[in-house]
Amino acid sequence: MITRSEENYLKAIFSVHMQTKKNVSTNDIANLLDTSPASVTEMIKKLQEKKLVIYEKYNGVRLSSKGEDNAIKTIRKHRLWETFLVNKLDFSWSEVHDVAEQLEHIKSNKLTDKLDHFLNYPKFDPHGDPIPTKNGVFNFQERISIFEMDINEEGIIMGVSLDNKDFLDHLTKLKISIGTRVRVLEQIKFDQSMKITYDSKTEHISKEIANNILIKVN
Amino acid sequence: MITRSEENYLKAIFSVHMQTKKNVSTNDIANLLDTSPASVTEMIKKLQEKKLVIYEKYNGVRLSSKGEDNAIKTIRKHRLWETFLVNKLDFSWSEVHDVAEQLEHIKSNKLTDKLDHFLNYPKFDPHGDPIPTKNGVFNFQERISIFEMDINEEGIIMGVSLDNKDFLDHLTKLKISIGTRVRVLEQIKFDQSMKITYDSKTEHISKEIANNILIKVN
DNA sequence: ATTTACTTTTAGGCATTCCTAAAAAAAAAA
DNA sequence: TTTTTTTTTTAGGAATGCCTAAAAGTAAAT
Repeated sequence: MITRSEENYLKAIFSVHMQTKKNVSTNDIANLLDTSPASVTEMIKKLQEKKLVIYEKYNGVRLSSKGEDNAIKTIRKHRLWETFLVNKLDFSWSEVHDVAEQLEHIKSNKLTDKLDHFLNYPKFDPHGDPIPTKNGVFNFQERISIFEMDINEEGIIMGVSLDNKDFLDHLTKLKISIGTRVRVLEQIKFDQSMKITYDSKTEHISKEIANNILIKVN
Repeated sequence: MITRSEENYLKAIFSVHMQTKKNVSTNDIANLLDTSPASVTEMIKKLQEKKLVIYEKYNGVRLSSKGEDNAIKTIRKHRLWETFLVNKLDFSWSEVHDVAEQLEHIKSNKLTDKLDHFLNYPKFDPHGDPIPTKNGVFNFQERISIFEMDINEEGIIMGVSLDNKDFLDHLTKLKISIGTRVRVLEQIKFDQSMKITYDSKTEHISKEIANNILIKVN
């Protein structure tokens, strides 16, 4: 039996490894999970005994195949629940995170698969992140941030890279959502903010905003 | 913050009190929750400190108003989730219990209320038990078991009084479900089993079965 | 190359929730 | 009413998952 806490550690390790492609450091995990490094070391040892991670003192951890399977399952559940909350229960995308953090730990393969079916096997969640299939396969879609786009380049918004309520609420106010077609008009040299156009209107967005909105590449 | 374990104790106390209408004994709770009486005493003390129960040594517990509110909320969530699992995800009524036991502890009033709305404010769950409203009001429906019916009396099945997989699976096999109209043909004196008719067929059911199927009274 | 800074681990504690065994109290039986 | 049985509580302990402070190890800077 894998506990809720263990699942959170596995998810954190998976997520950091995804970005860095290196062994994950104790500190990184502690920061992400908002715990002390000491607690992380302790938990890593427990995960190692359960063969969920590969670990060498002072050298970071990585997930074993078993640990990765579990992390992907948790991510699958999280994203399916987020999809359910937004598509069926009419939550806004800024509200779903905390509830999905709880729902992702419900233990029932049958539930997960029936939910998947009920939602019509969605490939992406409300933030544009891929939902792994039952077999752990991700549908990756190459994406870049608006910040990286060239002047006059056009793209369709496919997701965000920050799951923060204030950020998402701001996007909602701007009526920016997944599927919106945007074009970059101008980049202001002074603060690197950007002028963009979408839905026949023009808006000015900061570097931070531009950095966290992702568009499809191809 | 009320923990998951505390919620289970409150629910257990509520449920025993419902049947006995007396202060609930340490042993009853221990049996229901499958823990030791010692653990129960310990937990009751904690619940008392939190003003969730009223307790006097060697004299059983009862819920405070705060504790009852919480128990009812948990029951509401449990029954809403069971309804969701059966009506939306196509679970059978014998499969939902364990999953609903997990889902009932998800903390989010918004989620509960949106789920309620999504399910169209159901008054009864798949086992025929009333779902309390947001304000804690139950829609009781007076029911008696088939065992208590007279010969030739007719009734509509409204629920069951046993949430056991084997029992429910058996009912499914007999094609007995909520809404089925039954009539009692005969009661066999020897073993108190009963001959009943429904959906233009005749079946023979044991005393135990008859005891746990409930029909509407009026 | 040695000092300084940072990261990681160890050591020792604390809260939660469970346990068993033994003591105390209450209820039932003789 | 006294004895026996049952129930409840207390005492002491274990696993989980967190903490702080101190020690050990690694990396960076002088």
